[in-house]
Amino acid sequence: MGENHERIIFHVDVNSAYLSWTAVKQLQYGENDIDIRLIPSVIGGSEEDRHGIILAKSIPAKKYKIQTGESIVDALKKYPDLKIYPPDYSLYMRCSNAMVELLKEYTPVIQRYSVDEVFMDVSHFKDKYMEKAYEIKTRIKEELGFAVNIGISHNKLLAKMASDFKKKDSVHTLFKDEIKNKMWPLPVRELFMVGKATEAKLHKLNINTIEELAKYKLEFLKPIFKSYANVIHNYANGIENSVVRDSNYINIKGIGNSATVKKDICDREEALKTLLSLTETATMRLRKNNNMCGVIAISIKTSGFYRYSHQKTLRNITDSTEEIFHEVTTIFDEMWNKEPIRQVGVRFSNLVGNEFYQRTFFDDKDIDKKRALDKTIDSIRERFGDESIIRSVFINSNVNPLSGGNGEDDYIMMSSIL
DNA sequence: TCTGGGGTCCTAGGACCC
DNA sequence: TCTGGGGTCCTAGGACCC
Repeated sequence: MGENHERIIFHVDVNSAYLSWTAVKQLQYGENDIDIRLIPSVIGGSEEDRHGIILAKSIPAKKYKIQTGESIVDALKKYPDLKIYPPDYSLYMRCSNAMVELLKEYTPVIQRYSVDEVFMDVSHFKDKYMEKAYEIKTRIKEELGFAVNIGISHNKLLAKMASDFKKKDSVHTLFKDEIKNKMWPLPVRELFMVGKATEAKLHKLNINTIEELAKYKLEFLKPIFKSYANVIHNYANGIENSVVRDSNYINIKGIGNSATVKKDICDREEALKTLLSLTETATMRLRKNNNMCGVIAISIKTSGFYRYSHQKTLRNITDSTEEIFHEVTTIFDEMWNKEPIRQVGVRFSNLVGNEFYQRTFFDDKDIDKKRALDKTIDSIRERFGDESIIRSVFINSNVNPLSGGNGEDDYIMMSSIL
């Protein structure tokens, strides 16, 4: 660990990713004669489906204080002529993949942190890191058509903070000796892991900048922030030493699906249909991942935006759609307070590999049958499309038989931890 | 037509065991 | 008939990230 300070880490961050990628496609296919990156524009969900939030904004839109995550209605109040375009997730995945392929030419040590963020350990660049960074940035722009920021430092945290600096389409460094000038003057909210709630608590202590947090006595933070005190205090001082993890070897901790419904759900049957469709896609992903789960959780968001959740630890791990849905039904019946439902979700956790199970229970007739059925259905859907086999309850029903991402070409993402 | 969806981790409190 | 303490597992909720 002693030579950690000699690492060179890049954090590559696509500028306004969704918006840039949509812009590139529009220009390529002549769908739009203007470049939406140059006008006040956003990528936003469909208001009709109650997904009406801003997912990405152009730099001109930012000038009108339009923020990611706010409702489209609110954004339009700030700038009524705002142009709104729908997201195209499969396009985004292809753009992300193309970028990663390009980056792999420079190092195999790559961690996909999200669809538009990548960490690279490029210690082997030695003192040539600057020219390499410019080369990468230029190539992405010329070959793929979009702009990125590259943050450079000796650890992931500082590299990430650097790529976040104001100037876009740029290479930024943030080495230890630059912390004081480049990072400490920033509002404390800009520090990675300081969100809304933590910011409010820090303000109460009269901590407003990252520098003030860095210099605050750790002992005084501990009673308020518990173990979190160490994390944010270290981060404020630029201390962080996690390795760039090859995304292929990160094991996922949970798999889930949730969906906001077009109209509030008020009856049990409809809620269960929605839960079944979410369960179908999530269990398919579970099996595709060769996992079984030990815990099943359901979450509900009411029309009044109140959220609650219940979970259950299973006696036996499983990956069977039928078994899991049976538990889902039980949990739902135990928890639902009859309030209209805006969003429901299922999540499976305590994942374990299925190799052991396959060996041990191969001769249990009942389990064997269920697993064989799931396997057959999965492979039919794989070959003939997801809609080729659907459950009869969905016929003549307006509930989508398979909702949520079905894991096609998905990749592992670890948000909120480096 | 106001507020998406997919993750991870931490904490507090209760149950249960020794 | 007074009333310990530690460990582990489980649950619900909250905080953070993109």
